[in-house]
Amino acid sequence: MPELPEVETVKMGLAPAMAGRRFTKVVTRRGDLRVPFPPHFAERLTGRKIEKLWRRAKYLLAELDNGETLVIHLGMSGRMSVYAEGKERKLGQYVYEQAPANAGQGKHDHVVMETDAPARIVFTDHRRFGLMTLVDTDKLDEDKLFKGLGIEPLSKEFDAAYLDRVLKGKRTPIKSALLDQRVIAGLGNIYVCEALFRAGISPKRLASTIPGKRTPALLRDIKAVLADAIKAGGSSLRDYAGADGALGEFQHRFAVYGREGEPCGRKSCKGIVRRIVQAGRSTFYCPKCQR
DNA sequence: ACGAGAACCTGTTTGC
DNA sequence: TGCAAACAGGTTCTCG
Repeated sequence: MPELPEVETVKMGLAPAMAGRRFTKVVTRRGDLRVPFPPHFAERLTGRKIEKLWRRAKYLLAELDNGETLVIHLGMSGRMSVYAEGKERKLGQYVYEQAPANAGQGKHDHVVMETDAPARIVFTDHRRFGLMTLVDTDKLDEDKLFKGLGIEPLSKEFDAAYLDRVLKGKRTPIKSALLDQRVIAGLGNIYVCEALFRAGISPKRLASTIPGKRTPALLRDIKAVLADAIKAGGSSLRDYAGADGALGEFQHRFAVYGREGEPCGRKSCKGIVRRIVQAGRSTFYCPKCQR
């Protein structure tokens, strides 16, 4: 479900309820997610203060005051809901609704966490591709979830030289290369399609044919589409919403994603958006202006 | 070693 | 209307 901009949006929505706060109560309701809960998960969280809330790739990370970091991945369908305890409350820039009596009681509500904000945070994931676990903070980089991850696309280290280098030897289509988290960490199906459209590059083109002249445009458009999406609060498809329940707006600005059969939006281009399948995932593109 | 495809799981939409 | 197939924002394993 969520790609980098959505995870970034969720992080912002969680911050007032989590950053600098302490877990007062944690209840786990079912543990058979992609990664099972670690032993004594709820007990290890309870009473801990969250020193820092941050994001790496599509992972949310809450660094605790005991040397452990809570790691959260939302998979395809994961969602975090934040409620105020007691009555509706404004925390930071967000207004959180009062927690309904049944908040956290749903069939797919897997973890309910309370903090001294005071707030109740519910992790819901009906497909269970997501995960929540604990990792030693000083061993994060060596953990198998993180050690293979590529560069952060919004960092200044992600530049034309890096992009040239990682694409050079790749025999796979550029679409698949950009989806590979070992190359760039955080891009997903939506934003790869949108970035390739902006850059005028065919998703079918082999990655190794990009380095050189076309790299600067692709680099610029990857960064731009992510920045635009974050500014819009991410994309809300199906059930995705920010942590305060607000819907992102970027889905209204998709140029190609989910628009099969519609006219290409680029002015003076008469192309029709096509859908193809690459590596088992839908790709949307304009065959006329993406070459 | 690398890349394509399947598998993981549930819910919703689409097509006959 | 009803049922089955297709599809969904991700990651990881297997196989060639």
